Amino acid sequence: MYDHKSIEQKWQKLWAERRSYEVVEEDEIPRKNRRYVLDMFPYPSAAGLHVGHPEGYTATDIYSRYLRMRGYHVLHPMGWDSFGLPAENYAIKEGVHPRESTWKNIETFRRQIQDIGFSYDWSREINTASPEYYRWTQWFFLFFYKRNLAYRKKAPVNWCVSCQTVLAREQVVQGRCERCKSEVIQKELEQWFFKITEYADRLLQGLDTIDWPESIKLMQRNWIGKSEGVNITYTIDGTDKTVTVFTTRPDTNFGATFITVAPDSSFVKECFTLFPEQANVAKYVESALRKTELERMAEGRVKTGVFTGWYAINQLNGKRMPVYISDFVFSTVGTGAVVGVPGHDLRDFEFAQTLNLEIIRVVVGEDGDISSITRAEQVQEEKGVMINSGFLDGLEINRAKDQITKYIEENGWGKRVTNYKLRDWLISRQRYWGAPIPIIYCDSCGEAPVPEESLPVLLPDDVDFLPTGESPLVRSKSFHKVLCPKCGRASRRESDTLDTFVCSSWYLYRYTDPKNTSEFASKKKMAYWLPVDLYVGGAEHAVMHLLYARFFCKALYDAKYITFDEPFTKLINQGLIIGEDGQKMSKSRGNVINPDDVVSEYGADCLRMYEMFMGPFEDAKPWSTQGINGIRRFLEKVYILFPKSNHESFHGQISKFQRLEQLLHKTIKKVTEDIESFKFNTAISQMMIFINEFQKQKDDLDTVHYKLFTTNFLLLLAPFAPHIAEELWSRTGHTASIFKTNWPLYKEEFIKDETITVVVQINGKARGEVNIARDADQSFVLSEARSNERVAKFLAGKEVKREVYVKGKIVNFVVA
RNA sequence: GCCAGAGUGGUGAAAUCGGCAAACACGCACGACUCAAAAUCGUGUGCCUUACGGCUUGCGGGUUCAAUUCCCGCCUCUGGCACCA
Repeated sequence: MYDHKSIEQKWQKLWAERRSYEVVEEDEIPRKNRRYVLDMFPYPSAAGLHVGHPEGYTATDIYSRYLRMRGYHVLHPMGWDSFGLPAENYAIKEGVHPRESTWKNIETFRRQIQDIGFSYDWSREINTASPEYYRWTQWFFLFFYKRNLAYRKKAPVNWCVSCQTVLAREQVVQGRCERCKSEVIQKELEQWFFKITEYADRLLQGLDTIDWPESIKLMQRNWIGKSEGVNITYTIDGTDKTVTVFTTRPDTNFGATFITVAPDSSFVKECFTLFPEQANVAKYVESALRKTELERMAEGRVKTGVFTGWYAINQLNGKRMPVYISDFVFSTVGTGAVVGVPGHDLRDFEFAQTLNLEIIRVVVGEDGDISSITRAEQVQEEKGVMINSGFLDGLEINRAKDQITKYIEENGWGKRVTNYKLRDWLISRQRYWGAPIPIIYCDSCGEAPVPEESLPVLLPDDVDFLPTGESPLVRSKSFHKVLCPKCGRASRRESDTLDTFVCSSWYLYRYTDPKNTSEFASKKKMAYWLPVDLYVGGAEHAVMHLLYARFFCKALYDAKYITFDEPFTKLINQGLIIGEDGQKMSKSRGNVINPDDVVSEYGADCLRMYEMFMGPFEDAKPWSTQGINGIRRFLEKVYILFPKSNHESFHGQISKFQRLEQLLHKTIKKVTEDIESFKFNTAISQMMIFINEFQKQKDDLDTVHYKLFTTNFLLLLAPFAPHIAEELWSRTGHTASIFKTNWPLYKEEFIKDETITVVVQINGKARGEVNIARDADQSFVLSEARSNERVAKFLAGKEVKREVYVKGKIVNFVVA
């Protein structure tokens, strides 16, 4: 039994004393030899570390330690994303100040993380809730404000009834709060926004330049939701008014039979008093406006609408199209008005059905159907050939789209436009535990930014946190003792705080220069370390955090603070670790594994290796308390196989361990390649294969070879199980840390086999195998194959119709 | 509904520019050591079959000398989006 506790404590203490993992920008180390390996920093919850945390941290730690052994200068920091609602809610429940509980949680997290032996540079630790940090978060707000990328407006916003605050669009999941799953309603409020939409196209373009999982890129693309179409303007018959619709399907415009506008659209507001059907319209609009956007979007609602009394003229064919108002059309999408083509759009079809509107077929059905469209199944949306469409007849829809778009533009009836689903980022929160928004309101001067030199705007302590729907800061007495920076008169501060995603959008820069008091980070240090070479974390941040951080990066690039505009060159998502029962780990299910218990019982090295051995890094994997025993046995075996003192003699014949030497080189190759591609599970399997073989042969080895094998193996093991590797390394007479030693290199000539095994198949079924020289010619291999005893038995009395030989791999005889 | 990703032994999984399916590990069984147990070591372990052999990568087709891998259709699960015009 190896004593993991004393070994692990010993080395963790030594690494800390020697400050082994602290790095600085060194002029003599060129930029190409530096790497920045980053974990998504944790939210220090009261529950403490979860086994999911060390999964990602172990992977980046293995990778960082490996890179150092390959001679790289590695920045690998850790910090705390410590502002946010859960801390505040916890504080309310427990009757403590969120600062107190958060600081305590950080202590726990730090201790737990340090117990696992990660090679973080702790001198760079950051905490987003500390004034030294949030001072710069506030600076970023001013940065956006000055660049005209932050603005305040009154808008319908999403409001969580339980958290009692507004949420970003990204934080509303299926009409519910992403955090607490409570109902989200809509409110009209004056709020601060970041103009992320200005970067929509660049956020889309940039995805093509980065090495991220395709699934994440796709999610971001969908979220940005670029759609290219045409804004077509129709005149209203008998008036001087026009209505402009946005459509991505101008090709079906010969099939247009009505126009629908959103009840809250500018068109309705402008023309309200002019509609001939005034009374009906007023009634419908009033009831529609009482519903929230979320209610209007509720699934399965029967579409309703009201006729305005107006007709729009379709210039293409002179058709008079009735203009309706309906709440299935949203003012926030496109122009807030759509042209109804009920034959080829399911929503338009449903609307036409309930209101008994005309339906015209303009695309031939997939099965050649050209009958009139009366059933939803006949509504063909995405492919086909045009019909009943004048000059477009016979064209495939995409060609028709090109032609008619040109035609519409040439006639001045409309023009090409691009729309995005992405909305501006709502950053105000009506809660306490966040960075105050650095704005001052003066009765005479209006809104003014807090001067940079007055930052930070400190969070006051004379506050009652109980959520009332109003920011707790509103009722602080000390907080609002402020003078207008313009006229000097007594003013009030903005009392909302910033969304915590603002804090986490720029932390990667701060790590390069965490103590800087005059800038968020110096340009020189950012230029040296950034961008982040490898970023690892959970896929739950696919859209929000990762999109916001990319937006910040592009804004900084435009302001010439940095020379790159994508913050994370490579991204890898870790898979979820689920409970032994196959369910997601949660307190209520009682299936939570506490890493502290695992470290205490099995050791940090064992926890690290087990988490890596469980399965592919990016897949979800269930925890197995029995499975971890296998890793413990492996470490135990390694510990016993290595001599405690460095002088023991061995006797043996060279020929006996040639195969072991070959296996060593294969192992070096496999482990090296697997670390680089984050396939830690198979790297560990390979190490086990080596150790199993080594165990069988070790008594026959001479001292020189014994040392060769153990030394090289320990180097491979070191990034995975750093404590035991350091310990055994020091016991074999080394005084320097194993991590100061170069990573072993394999030699291709040791790996190549002189003789190879070729499988012999008959009709595709393996029936035997032959050993041949690597470069044996085909006729020789075939004759060897035929003379194989078992093969010959199967071939006896049968006619071989065909012989296949794939060099060095396989022989296949095809028989009748 | 739409878009991704995944389905392989009792379990976690391995092998996919087509070439011996199940490496490595867990578990289980038997054996050694032990008074005994644990630990450790050894042997075995996809399914059917006494054996010869046959069958097997969610289901059904196809291409190929050869398919877990490629193509077509379906089923299930996970994640994301959801009246975006």
